[in-house]
Amino acid sequence: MRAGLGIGALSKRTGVHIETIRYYERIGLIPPPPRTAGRHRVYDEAMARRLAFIARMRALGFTLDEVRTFLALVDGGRYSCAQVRDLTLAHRETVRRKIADLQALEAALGDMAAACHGDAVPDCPIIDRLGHLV
Amino acid sequence: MRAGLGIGALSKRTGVHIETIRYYERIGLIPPPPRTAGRHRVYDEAMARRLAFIARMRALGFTLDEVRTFLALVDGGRYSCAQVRDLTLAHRETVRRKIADLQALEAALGDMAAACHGDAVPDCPIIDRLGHLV
DNA sequence: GATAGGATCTGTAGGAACTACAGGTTCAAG
DNA sequence: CTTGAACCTGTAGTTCCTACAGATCCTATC
Repeated sequence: MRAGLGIGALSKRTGVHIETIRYYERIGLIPPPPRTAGRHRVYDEAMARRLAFIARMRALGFTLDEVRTFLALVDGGRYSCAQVRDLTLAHRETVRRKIADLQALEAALGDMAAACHGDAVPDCPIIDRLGHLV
Repeated sequence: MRAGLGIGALSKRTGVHIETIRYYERIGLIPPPPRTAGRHRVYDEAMARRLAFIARMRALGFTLDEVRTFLALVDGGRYSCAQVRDLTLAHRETVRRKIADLQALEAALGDMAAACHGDAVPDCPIIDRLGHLV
């Protein structure tokens, strides 16, 4: 494995399991990479970054279909400029809502940790902060 | 269905599918509610809020096991004060990382939308911003 | 070159987290 | 009472991984 990364190295670099990488290739989320004569996959740094991006987006709660739309933005050639603008603004709203929720959660956790300096466990306000209804 | 919510109403209130609510009950994430004589589930407002919280945490990328630990904080009586403190601080770090990633994504999307005012679709920097390796 | 052990292959099966459906019962409005 | 919507239980299917088996490839060491 000379001039690139094998799948195991890629897995370590990105935190994505080997089987998951192969799954992503199978469902078309990442392109099939070049192979050695022995059929081993060879990945480059750009692919490592792409995969790290995918992993992050998943950890942030975006579905694979949502990740696909983000990747389509990156890959280009698919949307007009107006569509890109609409798409990014819509996604941005989703992102802002997630940020707001996480900030509420962080504040609640911080409050709770700060209140926890004696023997009495304080009430945890996270449902008050994040259990509001639609 | 008089003095509470049926499962359909709860589903509408929280955005969680009926089958998902029943699934959550089956796996012990939410307690079984009281029933009518006809076996219909009856939920109260506290349960609606709990479920909305769960839905939000899932949308933010937390696994059900992570949600369980949060709920254990809420339900109390399970951890000492020191454990609560350790747990909330550890969770808070996770939350902060998610916030940072989302803020990077939001900024990238905002930049892209702002750059998209002509015919030429700009390059999308989201992988540059979120594809950094571990 | 031979060997050994780790890395990787393909394909299949299973787990987690839902999601849908079927056949039946309950509920509430007219 | 009737009707149609809401709900029940149980089973099966989908999505997104995750694990495993049997085989091949790769690389380091002798």
